[in-house]
Amino acid sequence: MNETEADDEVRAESFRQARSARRLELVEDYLELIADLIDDHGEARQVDIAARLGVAQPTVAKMLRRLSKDGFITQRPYRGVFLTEEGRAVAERSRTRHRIVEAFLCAVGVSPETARLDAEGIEHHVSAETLEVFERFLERAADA
Amino acid sequence: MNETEADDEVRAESFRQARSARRLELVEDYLELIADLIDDHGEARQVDIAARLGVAQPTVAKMLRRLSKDGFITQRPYRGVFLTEEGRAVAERSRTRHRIVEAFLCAVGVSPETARLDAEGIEHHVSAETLEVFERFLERAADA
DNA sequence: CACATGGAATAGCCATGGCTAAATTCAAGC
DNA sequence: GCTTGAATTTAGCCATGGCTATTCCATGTG
Repeated sequence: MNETEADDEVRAESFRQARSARRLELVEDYLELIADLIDDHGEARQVDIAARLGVAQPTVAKMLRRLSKDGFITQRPYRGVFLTEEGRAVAERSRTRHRIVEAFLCAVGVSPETARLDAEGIEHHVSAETLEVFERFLERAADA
Repeated sequence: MNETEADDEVRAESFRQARSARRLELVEDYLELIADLIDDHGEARQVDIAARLGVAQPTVAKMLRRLSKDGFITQRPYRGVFLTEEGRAVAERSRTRHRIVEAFLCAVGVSPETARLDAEGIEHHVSAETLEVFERFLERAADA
C-alpha cells in the first residue's frame, strides 16, 4: 500500500497549498486596497478600508494590528496606515496579478462584470506559471 | 459623495462574494472527495479522508458532523459516511467544475502538474458564466 | 477656548477549522 | 469467546476573522 500512501500524500499537498493560499488571501486583499487608497487619497483610513471590504471597522483594526506585527505596514495611533517596503511590494505584486487575471478572463470572453467578481477570488490561487501563461495569451490576443 | 459610497458598495460586493465562496470551499472539497472514495472503494472512512486532505482525523470528524447537520451526508456511528441526494448533487457539480477548470488550464498551456495544483484553489471561485466560457473554449480547442 | 462629531481603539462575544490526548467501540484473529 | 489493535468519538485547546457596544481622542467650529 506504499503506492496508495504516496498518492495520498501528493493529493494532500494540493489541499495544503490551497489552505495556505487561503491564509494569504486576506493579507493580499488588505495590502492591495491600502495601496489603492494611498495612491488615490494620499491616506488609508480604517473607515474607508472597512467600507470597501464590506466589514466593520473593528475588524479592520484587528487585521491592521496583524499586518503591523508581520511588518507589512506601520501605524501611528489615531493616524493613518503606511506601507512598509515589503508591504508595498506585496501590494504591487497582488495588483499586477489581479489586473492580469481580470484582463485574461475578459479576453477569453467573460463579461467585464463577472470578470471583476471572479478575479477577486481567483487571483489568489494563480501560480507564477499560470500567470505567465495568461500574460502570453493576452499578448497574443493583442497582436491579433 | 453619493457616487463614492455607491462605488464602495459595488467593490465591497466582490469581497463579500469571495468571502462566502471561501466558506463553501471546504464543504465542496469534502463532498467531492467523499464521492471519489465511495466510487473507488465503496466506502468513505474518516482516516482516508484525513489522509487525502492532509489533516488530522478528529478535524474530519468535526467537519462530518457539520455536513451531517446541513443535510449533505448521513452517518451511522462507527460506520461509514454516505452522501444524501443533495450531497451527491453538490459533489457532482464540484467534480465537473474541477475537471473543466483543470482541463482549461492545460488547454491554454499550463503544465498538467501546475494545472492540478491551481485548479484545486481556483475551482471554487469560478462562476457559472466563466465556467461556460471555459467549456466553449475547450470545445473549440478540440475542434481545431 | 470649549465642545461636538467622527474616526480609532478596546473589550468581549461567536463560529470556524485546525490540533492533541484520551476514552470508546468495533472487528479480526487466535 | 477473548483479546488486541485500529478506527471513531469525545473533550478541550488555540488562532483567525467576523460582530456589537463602548470608550477614547483629535480636530474643526462656534
